Amino acid sequence: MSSLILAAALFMLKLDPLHFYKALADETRLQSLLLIQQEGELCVCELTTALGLSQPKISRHLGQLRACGLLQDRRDGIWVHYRLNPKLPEWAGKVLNTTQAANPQCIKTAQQRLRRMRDRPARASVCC
Amino acid sequence: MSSLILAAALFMLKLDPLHFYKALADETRLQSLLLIQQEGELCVCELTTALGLSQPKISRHLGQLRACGLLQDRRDGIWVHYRLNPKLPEWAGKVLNTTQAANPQCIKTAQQRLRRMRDRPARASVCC
DNA sequence: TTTATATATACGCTATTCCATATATATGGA
DNA sequence: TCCATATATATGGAATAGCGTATATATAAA
Repeated sequence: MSSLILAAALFMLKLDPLHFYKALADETRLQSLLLIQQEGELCVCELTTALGLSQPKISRHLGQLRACGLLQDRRDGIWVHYRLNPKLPEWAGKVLNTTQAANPQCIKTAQQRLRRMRDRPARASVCC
Repeated sequence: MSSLILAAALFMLKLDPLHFYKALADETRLQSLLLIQQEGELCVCELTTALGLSQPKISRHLGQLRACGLLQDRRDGIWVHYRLNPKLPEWAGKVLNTTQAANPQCIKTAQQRLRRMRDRPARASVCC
């Protein structure tokens, strides 16, 4: 039983470096990924506010990131929350971490906007 | 104090993550970078053979990588050798290393072709 | 100088990517 | 049911990127 769960949890996403870097090669997607990585989980409206971009634009790029396996989505009522796919290969997560650690300015403004944002959807239910 | 900042500016390439990942988001460029990273230095004809691509195609992509600061070139007679820019930020080198370590299959075939290649330009002079 | 080899670039075309706008879908509340 | 909010998608056009071919440039040797 626990070995099955362990096996499922350890099953990794097959991720070709080329497609991974194509996913990172767009400002909207790169900032979204770094921001989601830092915040743990964000919904479309939070990213729209944080990055100052239109809702369809954000949604389209998040859809791409989900399609290639980098993100996972979770619907909670009217909100759809995105987080990093837990099956993301270790090397890919390492690349994101390294990038963010050395380039905090990439999402600095977005993080500030996020903190100032009002009426953010509650996310406490995730923990329970 | 300011001299330290100046020194850092002189020895470190300013590299925006977005442009870095755009450079990696092409199969020819990604393989060239990983191969050059592994081999230390390669000339255009070696990359042409190793990757099985046309000379203008290789040359064009190497030119882009040099233009954005990822590669450095060195002419030795009729050959032009490319290597990673020593001023490459640490995080970028780390990303390349992580990628290659976890995905050796990316350049496996190219490395084999390289080892079988005849009449490769001598590179001993570099060391002396 | 002529020839040969290695590399770089220019040109025209194709393919891909990104976007704004409009619209569709999903959910929850009145 | 109707309405409001959040999100997703479809469409057509604009911008970008990549390619093959041909040609230009650089170097070395005959």
